[in-house]
Amino acid sequence: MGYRSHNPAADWPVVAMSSRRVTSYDVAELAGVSQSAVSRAFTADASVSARMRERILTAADALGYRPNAIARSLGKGRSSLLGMIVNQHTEQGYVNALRGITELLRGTGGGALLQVVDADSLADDAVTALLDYQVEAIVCSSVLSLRAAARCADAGVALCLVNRHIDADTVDEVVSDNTASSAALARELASRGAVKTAYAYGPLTSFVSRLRHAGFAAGCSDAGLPEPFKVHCEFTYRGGYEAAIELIAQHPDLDVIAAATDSMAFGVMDALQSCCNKRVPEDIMVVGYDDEATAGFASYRLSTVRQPMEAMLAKAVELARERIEQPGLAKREIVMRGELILRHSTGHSPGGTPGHT
Amino acid sequence: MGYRSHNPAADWPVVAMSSRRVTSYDVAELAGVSQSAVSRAFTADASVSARMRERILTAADALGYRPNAIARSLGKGRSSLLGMIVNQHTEQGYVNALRGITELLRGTGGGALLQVVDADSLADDAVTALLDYQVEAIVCSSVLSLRAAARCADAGVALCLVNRHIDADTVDEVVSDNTASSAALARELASRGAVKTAYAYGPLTSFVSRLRHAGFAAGCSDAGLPEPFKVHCEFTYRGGYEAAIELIAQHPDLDVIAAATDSMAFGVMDALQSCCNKRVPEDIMVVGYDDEATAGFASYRLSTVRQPMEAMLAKAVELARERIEQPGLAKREIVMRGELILRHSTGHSPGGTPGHT
DNA sequence: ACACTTGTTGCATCCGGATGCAAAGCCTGT
DNA sequence: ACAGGCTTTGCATCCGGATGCAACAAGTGT
Repeated sequence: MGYRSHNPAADWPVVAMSSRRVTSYDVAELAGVSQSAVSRAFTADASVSARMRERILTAADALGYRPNAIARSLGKGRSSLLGMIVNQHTEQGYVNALRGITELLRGTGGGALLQVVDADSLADDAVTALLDYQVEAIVCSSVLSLRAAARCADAGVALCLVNRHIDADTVDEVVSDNTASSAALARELASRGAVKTAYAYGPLTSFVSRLRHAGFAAGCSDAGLPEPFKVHCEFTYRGGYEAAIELIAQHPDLDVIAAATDSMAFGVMDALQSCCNKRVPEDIMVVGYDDEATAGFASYRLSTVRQPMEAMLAKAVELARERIEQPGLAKREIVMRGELILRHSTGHSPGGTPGHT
Repeated sequence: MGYRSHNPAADWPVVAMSSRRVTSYDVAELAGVSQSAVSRAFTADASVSARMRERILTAADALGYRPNAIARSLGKGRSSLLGMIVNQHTEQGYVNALRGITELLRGTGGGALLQVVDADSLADDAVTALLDYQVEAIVCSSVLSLRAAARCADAGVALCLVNRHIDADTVDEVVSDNTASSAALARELASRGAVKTAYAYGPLTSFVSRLRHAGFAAGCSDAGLPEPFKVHCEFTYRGGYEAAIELIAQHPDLDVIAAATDSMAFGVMDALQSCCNKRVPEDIMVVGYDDEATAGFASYRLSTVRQPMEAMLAKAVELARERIEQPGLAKREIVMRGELILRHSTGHSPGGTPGHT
């Protein structure tokens, strides 16, 4: 029967081995109070006198007691667990951002139940797994079916998407200002003299690609430039590499290739240099989106847009929490301002040791 | 009181809104059986006839019932939750590997509770948070105190480190063969004519750096090369960049700079090219370790070592599970074979489109 | 000093399944 | 048809805290 050994003394040689977990009853006994008092001592704003709480806490850590979060969840009917669904091929920035989130949750005695799914296959199974654990909310950066969203709503579980979209009014969304930032990039390029531009769009189905492309096109139009040529390709280095070759073959005199993500932009830059005999930024400029770590490396110095990932995730958690309190809330779509990072790939001055900004 | 609304009809306008979660009792009633039967129908190898199970399952999904994993955990005394502690600045490969793990756990009705901690600050708080949720095991790729390890052991929670080390015999460890692979790199470099080598070691305290450096030095010695010069620096692009400048200033005629991680190696390469006027690989060769995505990009084509991350994590989970069954097990230190990836930075032929291998 | 409000504490019960045990059902052999 | 053995099912209870309610203590006003 697992860790609770059959024969009390047989298979664990020496040492007092606490054998049974310490429960609130043990603490209650030691402190000479009732179990409910112990429970209250560990609950934030419960009705306990300071004296009693102190006495209990003393007894508790004499025994090394910590409340069992599972039991607590059962009793409360809520788990203080946050479900998190992330895409396999998500940017590195995501993981860094998760540090902030898990720390935040840890502070409030909660945790994050993680599900990593492969690039945009439906995350429905992940949702099911999370609902089984009675998570209070789900933050998701993957594509989801309407059915899955409905199941969350039914279960009273708040759902918030990050950089994704779904036509369901029970689901909040947080996105970076993909459109505005991309437009700003386009205008910046125009101000540097660009005229003929092309856009390496990701897969047709990608939500962020659509926004970013639309923004870029709008920016071009603002600046009086012709509409950018568009090419679809995979969301990868490889995709960018091949897209660049194709684009240059068709339009040898392009001034700019913009890519929907940094990874694609790296592929574009490398293809331009090693296959197309073009120098960046002298012959052609390149921009990306995401500001991955590699974008700051001296070999690329890629101009791009940095999304406030940590703030976006924190906002998602906040929205989810609000929705837990008020399930009737109307859908909210929060747009968070990104930051243009202008580097050498658009002819901006290097400034300082690379790898920093 | 949260989602279970006070007044049954007031604040939720239309729709049947299941209001109360469906429990095994509801299913039992509909199917005309006892609650225990329902419980058994949802337990893998329980004593239920096929007919009854089917009848129950039918009733269950008529109601949209799914067992409450929290309640189940409480009853069983085990949560089927895996704790996972990862470092903030971990390689991207890690996240990809997590996909496999979360999928695996999902299959067995479990989940992964995630804690992301900042680079190697003690992960003790994370351990506490995980223990509160009665995780069955913890897989950790961060530094841990002996006290934390002891607390896991006391709680009967299996602990397994990945690419880290701790002097505790209740803790299993999985590492890639850092030493052997680094030695192989050194020999490969020697066979390419290298003689004067240098090693960019990470922080003094880093476990993997120690192994990798030791292996590299051993490889040099095997091949009859002098001992590599050693320099300490941060575990970052920046660290590698500065280390390279320093090394070249002191030893302008180096044949090789090896770095403990790919990120550092990227910094090294860029510094060599943009500050030291050295060509890679003609004037000097560079190797890294980890095979991050960027290593395959045309601008770097870095020779490196690929760790079988997914397999390592899977192994860690396996070890942990074994230890759950037999808490008395002796410490195990599993070394998993890595793969040398030889690219242009050591003068190997490019071959194929970049960004692939 | 007394009626009353506010603040503490314990008791009993609940959360939603899991499970030991005994009762009941079924099959086999004779 | 009946004893013996195995399987299926239900009952009661447990897991470890949370919480409504009543009892009780302390503090207030007159």
